[in-house]
Amino acid sequence: MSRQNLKQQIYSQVARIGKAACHGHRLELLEYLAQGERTVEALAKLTGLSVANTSQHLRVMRHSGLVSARKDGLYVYYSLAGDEIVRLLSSMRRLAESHLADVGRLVRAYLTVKDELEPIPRRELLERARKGMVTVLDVRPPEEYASGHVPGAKNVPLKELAKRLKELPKNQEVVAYCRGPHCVLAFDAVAQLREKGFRARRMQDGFPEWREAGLPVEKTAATESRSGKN
Amino acid sequence: MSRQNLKQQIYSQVARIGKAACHGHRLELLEYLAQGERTVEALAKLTGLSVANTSQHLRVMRHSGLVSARKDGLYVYYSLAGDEIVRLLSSMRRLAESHLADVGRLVRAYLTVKDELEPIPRRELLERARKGMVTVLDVRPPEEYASGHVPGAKNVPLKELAKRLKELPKNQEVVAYCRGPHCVLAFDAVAQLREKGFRARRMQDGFPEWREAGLPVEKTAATESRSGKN
DNA sequence: CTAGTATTCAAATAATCAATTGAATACTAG
DNA sequence: CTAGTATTCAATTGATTATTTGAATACTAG
Repeated sequence: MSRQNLKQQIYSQVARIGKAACHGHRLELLEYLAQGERTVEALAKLTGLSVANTSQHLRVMRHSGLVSARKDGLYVYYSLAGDEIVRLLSSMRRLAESHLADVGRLVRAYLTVKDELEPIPRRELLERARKGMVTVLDVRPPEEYASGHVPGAKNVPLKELAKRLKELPKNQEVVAYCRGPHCVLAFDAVAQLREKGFRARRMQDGFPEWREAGLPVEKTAATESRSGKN
Repeated sequence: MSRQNLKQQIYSQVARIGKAACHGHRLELLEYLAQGERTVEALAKLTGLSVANTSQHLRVMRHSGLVSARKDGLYVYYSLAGDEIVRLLSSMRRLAESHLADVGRLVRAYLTVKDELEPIPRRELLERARKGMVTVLDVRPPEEYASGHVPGAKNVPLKELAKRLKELPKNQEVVAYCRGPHCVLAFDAVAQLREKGFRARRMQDGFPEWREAGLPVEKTAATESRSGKN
């Protein structure tokens, strides 16, 4: 085997990693998988893709080794194949944010003021939450909350937020988080809350990054991990 | 703009970063750019692509913000748009190595024994080089050496290695490096040297990573940075 | 100005990839 | 076993992307 061939083979192998992450839908899937394992159907529903299409995308990512699958009964549960992948995704996001002017603008599209919307760093949040100084708000769907959340966080899915405002304190800061730096759930929540006169901020990044950082995670005990439909 | 639209727009923007790195040729170009700025023609020659094709690939990476260009006289000099990109590339390589069994195998295809070929960490090399305990060998072409190298490193391009063996000490360890963890130059050099009875090892990764790690870099004074052909 | 060079562009073709469809597989429950 | 469900596969279509070609642009040197 010639040196030139070897080189090209290596590059195209490494490019397979890139290929797994060069499509919007696949990125979205990866982001959901960063939160825990999911079935094909669940992922299809979350992303709005057809089941077959979802399956195809998962297939290519599986061949690139980014995603692993385990079959249990009727369902195939997919998950990320390692923590390194979360780091790759963060790296891509950071690059996108700094190099593509559009992204930052899009992310802030909903928000009026930027000043007070600076996210609160994870460590700082952890300390202040321990002292009972803030209310931590998890705005993801209950299943995601159940499979792991920031200790002491209250789960109010975004959809229910409007109805459940009275459960939240007006005299204390509320810190919302969701799936990651580009997940719009927390942005929305903060926007809604601020509109209603609450003192609200976002947490830095989201839950996958929190777990990745090695910070404590709380789980709801009897997780119904094989719920039929969500 | 709906929430769903916003989300998809963000994902597809981030995917643009992935797209810049999901093609073998582009990865190769990025790797060369990690060593310093290059003209289109130089890159085309290095990669074996046509000039037009190289230009096209550079164009898409430029639009993704990974690569920047500066025109000086007749030439356009391309370079990486930031250090974060070196990190992204490392991340991809690490993933490829751990998740794609093929890559590790390919990289080691030339090598007989693995044991004594463990690379020497950068920090360790720096210390031992300062004490004069090792000979550091840069096996890249002279132009790359000139634009920056490990302090005290001796430049012997791989092609000339066989002829210039007498310049190297037999009683001292020789540590070779080249462009990065998957660059085969250093592998080849080590294999050749060991065959001739030298004590040779590779340095961890390569020069771009050395610089990225913030370690000292030496430059040849009067760099002829606008050399016509290389 | 002209000749020469580096790069880019535009258009065309070749190659690859995404998404859909309908059938096939693999499993569970009865 | 049969009926039902989740997932995958194979084949097709449509869309995007890679590469080549030849011409256009932008610059330098004389």
